[in-house]
Amino acid sequence: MTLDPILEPLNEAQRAAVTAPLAPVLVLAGAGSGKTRVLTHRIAWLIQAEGASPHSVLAVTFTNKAAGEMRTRIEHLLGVPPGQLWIGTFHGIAHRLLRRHWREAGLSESFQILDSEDQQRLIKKLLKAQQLDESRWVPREVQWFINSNKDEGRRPKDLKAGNDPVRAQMIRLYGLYEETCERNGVVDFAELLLRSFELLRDQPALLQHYRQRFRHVLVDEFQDTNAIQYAWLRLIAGADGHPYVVGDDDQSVYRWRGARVENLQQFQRDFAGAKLYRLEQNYRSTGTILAAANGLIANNSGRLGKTLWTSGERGEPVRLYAAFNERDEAEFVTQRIRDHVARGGMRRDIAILYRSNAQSRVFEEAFLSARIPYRVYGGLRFFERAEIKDALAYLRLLVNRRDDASFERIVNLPTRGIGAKSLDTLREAAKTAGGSLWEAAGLCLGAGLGAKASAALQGFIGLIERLAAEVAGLALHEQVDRMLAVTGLIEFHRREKADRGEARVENLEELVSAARGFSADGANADLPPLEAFLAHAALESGEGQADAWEDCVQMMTLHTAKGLEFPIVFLSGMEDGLFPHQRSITDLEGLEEERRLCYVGMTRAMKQLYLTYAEQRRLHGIDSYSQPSRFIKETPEELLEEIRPRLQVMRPVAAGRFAHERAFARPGGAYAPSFAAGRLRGESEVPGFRLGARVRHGKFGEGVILSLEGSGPQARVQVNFERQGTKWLVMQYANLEPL
DNA sequence: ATGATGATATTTTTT
DNA sequence: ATATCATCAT
Repeated sequence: MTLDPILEPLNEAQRAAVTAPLAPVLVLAGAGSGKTRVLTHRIAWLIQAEGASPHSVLAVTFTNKAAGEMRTRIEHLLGVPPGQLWIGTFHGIAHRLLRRHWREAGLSESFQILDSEDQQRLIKKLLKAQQLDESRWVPREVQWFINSNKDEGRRPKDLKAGNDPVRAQMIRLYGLYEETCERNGVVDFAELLLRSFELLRDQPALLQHYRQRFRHVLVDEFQDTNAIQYAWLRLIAGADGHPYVVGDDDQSVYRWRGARVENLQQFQRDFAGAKLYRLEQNYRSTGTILAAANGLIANNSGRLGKTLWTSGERGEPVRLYAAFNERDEAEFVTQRIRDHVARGGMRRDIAILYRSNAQSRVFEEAFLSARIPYRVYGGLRFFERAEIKDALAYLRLLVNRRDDASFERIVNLPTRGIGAKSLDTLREAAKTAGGSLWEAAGLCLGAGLGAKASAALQGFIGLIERLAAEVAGLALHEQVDRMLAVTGLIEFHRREKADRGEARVENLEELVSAARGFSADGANADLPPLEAFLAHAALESGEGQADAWEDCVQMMTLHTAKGLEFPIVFLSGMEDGLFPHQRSITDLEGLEEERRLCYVGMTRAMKQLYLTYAEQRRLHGIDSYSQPSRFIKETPEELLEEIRPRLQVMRPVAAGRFAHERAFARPGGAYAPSFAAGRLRGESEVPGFRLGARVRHGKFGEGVILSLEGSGPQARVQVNFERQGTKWLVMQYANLEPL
């Protein structure tokens, strides 16, 4: 057997990493250095050169997309589908283990998976039942408390409140939440991981079995692992195992959701003799783009260290555009897209990247009026749509009557006269009986409920029972189809307001198609089709839904862009406060993560990279000025080329060659807008005070007016004071003196 | 049960 | 500016 197809396409560093001896291995793979290639070729090499059985390989990723891509590429390399090879997401693999060993894991056989929305609903219910004020006990925060503790491997019993009553309450809620999940037979995402960790930890025989089986464990995007994922890896690999992990500390951008870059260093400590390989040759970007990215990321501290290089050409300079405002910014991008398309370029080669989703709107408006097709990534996915989740709730109730969350979701949808007070009675009965709502419903039928409510509830129970009977034995898609018809969901949405309702009916029909096309993959193969489908719906939110492959400009957040590449990239909104984001600017860790995000953004570009910012931006309805992003200043100047606005209205304020230099040159961070304030729309009419005007305040000293809101004495001004920073003041009380 | 009203927040996202 | 959400009135 020849190894040529496996080793021949690799460069030296890649080949070294792929053929590394069977010891713990850490591959530091820079952006565009062939990370996935190394991972897939390593697996092929293990099988073909080391004689490893596919049965002994476990490859873990973070997203379904990455897992799918890896599977395809391995198939391609080996020429056969490696059936017994386990490739999946952390959650997918954990789920697979829990399904196999539900009894040992202390779960019910038909346990269902809660997505984060389900989880939040459940928490809200819990808070209400506890009669806690939602403004004091914010569901989101409770959810965060529970999830981050699970992510760190902590159960309620592991937590100490100390003298903190708030914390004590949180711990109590965490415990109550766990009990509720237990009763309802549901498991949230974090629970999948923690539970499967505990399963292996507490069942030595099982652990032994899987350790022996999975001699080769590989992890993708290792810098994104959280504590429990890493603990799980250590457990399954064993102290003297040889896990193979690939990651890039410079692309760690998920600290805020529990990822621990430190795991990279920790890995080297925990696995003695771990070999480190660096992949630094980049096959994606021009030399200039790489130099810009390298220059930027060099500002971070505590890096493992890595410098990307290319044998390709230097390419064009990084272009910088200083827009007047966000509409001008969008106009500029629009014009560049037009030029590109006019020269025969494809729209799909262009990506607009931004820090936060709200920024897409202005671009969308501009593209709409310029008739440029675009596609916005992110937002609601198929299985997250309300009407789909309603339908799934019915299906889940068929599978597991104890699923209270699903019960509550659809008991009165379409409306069948089971209102809030009937539900209260049910909840009360369920609580005293210590059972599910479904059981309580049976008890309440005669006693506790009025005749009318009883009849309605009887109708619902009958509906579910009839449906269950009717649907048993049907093909999956027919089950879904019958459910939609019998429950009246389709009819319900047909009668909605035309536009909304129509889309929902279409989505429900799409759900039937999804069911028709569904075949359980390895992980779910042993489950009944409906249960496999439900697990699939929960774990795969449905990104890969077939979309018309029209030639579109691609729009997405920087986070979403990670792992992708585009010939032309626009990094928009390069302003301090927006990017880096205001909320990350204060602490070093946060700022460095933003910088990595910028690094990720820059390294998405293959040929051309544009940085754009707006001097004035309307955000949340108010206009404000901001400084150009510090990341612009951190990019080596000789790589940048500023594009002058079409209208030469810039007033030379300082001698700087670039607009942003001018801005930085001003003391106190304040600067005068370099254009006539009168040109601006929406300027407030406060006599004597204009945007950019200098003012003096009795207490705060001198500053520059950044924005004006309203008029008359109630008007408010935002002033950037040289000593005190930016403040909002009410004209009536501020006693500002124009200078 | 549906729609109007007002309060509130508003970084990033996968599973 | 705008979206979401709870509350209240119809």
